[in-house]
Amino acid sequence: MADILIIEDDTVIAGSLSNYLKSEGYSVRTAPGQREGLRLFRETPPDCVLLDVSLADGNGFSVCTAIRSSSEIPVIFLTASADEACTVAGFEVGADDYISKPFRPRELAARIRNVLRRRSSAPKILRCQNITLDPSKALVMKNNQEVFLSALEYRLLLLFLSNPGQLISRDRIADELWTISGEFIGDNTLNVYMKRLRDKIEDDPQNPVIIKTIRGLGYKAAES
Amino acid sequence: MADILIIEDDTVIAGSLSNYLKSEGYSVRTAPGQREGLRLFRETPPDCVLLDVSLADGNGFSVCTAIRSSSEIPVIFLTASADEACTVAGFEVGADDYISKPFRPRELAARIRNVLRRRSSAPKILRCQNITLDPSKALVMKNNQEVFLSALEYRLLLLFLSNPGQLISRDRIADELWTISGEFIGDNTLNVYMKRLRDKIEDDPQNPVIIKTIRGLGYKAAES
DNA sequence: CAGATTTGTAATACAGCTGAAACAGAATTG
DNA sequence: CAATTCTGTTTCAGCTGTATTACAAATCTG
Repeated sequence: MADILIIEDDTVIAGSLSNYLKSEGYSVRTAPGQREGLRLFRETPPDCVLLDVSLADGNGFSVCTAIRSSSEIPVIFLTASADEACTVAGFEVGADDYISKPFRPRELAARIRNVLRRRSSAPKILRCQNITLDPSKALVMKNNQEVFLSALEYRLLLLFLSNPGQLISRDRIADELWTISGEFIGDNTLNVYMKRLRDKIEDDPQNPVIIKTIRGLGYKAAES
Repeated sequence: MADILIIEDDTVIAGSLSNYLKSEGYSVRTAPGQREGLRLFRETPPDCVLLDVSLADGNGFSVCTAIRSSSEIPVIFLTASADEACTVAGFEVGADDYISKPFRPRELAARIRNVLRRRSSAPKILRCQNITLDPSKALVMKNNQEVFLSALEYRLLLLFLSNPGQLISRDRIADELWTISGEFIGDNTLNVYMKRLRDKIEDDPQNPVIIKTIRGLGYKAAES
């Protein structure tokens, strides 16, 4: 999941923050001061920075300015007091949000999700041989040429490409595709759909490469 | 300067807020409840909404959800207490920020500047084929000729143009357009609206190009 | 309040998807 | 190698999902 950089000189706070965020599934790095913080930032830009206003080797505003000079990565200020001047100054140097100690963990998590949501739009595209499937667009391409699948054919292909190299039993397929409506279907129906799908995505449907039959066990999509 | 809509049922607070923000150079409108607030919002979308959590005719969260269904205009929640549950719930429905009473004026102003800065970086006009939609003006043009859409048609188009190339399921559309009031609508109603919209924006409504049907999955707007 | 517009529902039409039947072929079994 | 089981292939009737039209109720506007 997202990578968060904490720049905070109080090691107790940094540690507890780090633990909490790791428990939420984030990967976390910490730095005790601006020098180290900026070094880590440049080494591998994180997805979000939590920045203490008062650092031992300088204040957080200059760090934020430095980050903003090269990046739009979200910065959330941490401060000991709800001091208004700090808040304003923080926003002036381009902070994305501001939260004062002591932190309410769920609020912090919510604010992090919030700033990350604004930036995140990473489309994951499934690939297998010369086939690609973009779930967010329901778009299937074969050799960069769009392939038009029916809804069931699409869901069938999606099931396989989501589990590359995995054996998938006929029962499992039937469940995933048809249990939606609770109904059960004839036994050969699945064969028919396999053929329909293969006719559209395989170069040689008689000798399938993308989805192979494992007789007696099920089917298996090729890896990558 | 920027236009701010305050939705707040306490007229004293609304009045003082309004005065202060006007003195800062903003143009301000106020609404005492969600119904009037959403009407003003749709009438002329503001640049930012200040939204009281507890309104006489319902809570602010549903208003925020309603706003988010058709717009990315920043929403800042106002609350009497620094209650954490409120804060989290506010962010969950897509709030941009959160501030508790009593307000420190400069902080409020800074937060408003902050959310405005985030959005103003992109003067966004949505385009798709020969259609353009300017959210800030609620203006839709086809071949540089204004097209007059009803509120629902507009929100429907906005939903699609905000997600070009993306598959949008019928369920999602129903949620985004009609869950505002929690009511559920008949199944064909959406079909009817798709037709009405297509009749107004497509050159050949029978063979739609802007918004295509993906049978069994949903609809999809063309990219760019 | 009258007229116009918008909104939701019902009725109908229809393309093409869906599921099953029937048959063919291939792999496995004894 | 025959019998059996599993999978592939073709075909087609019926149905589902979407489009279309028409209309009543609700809402807006002057």
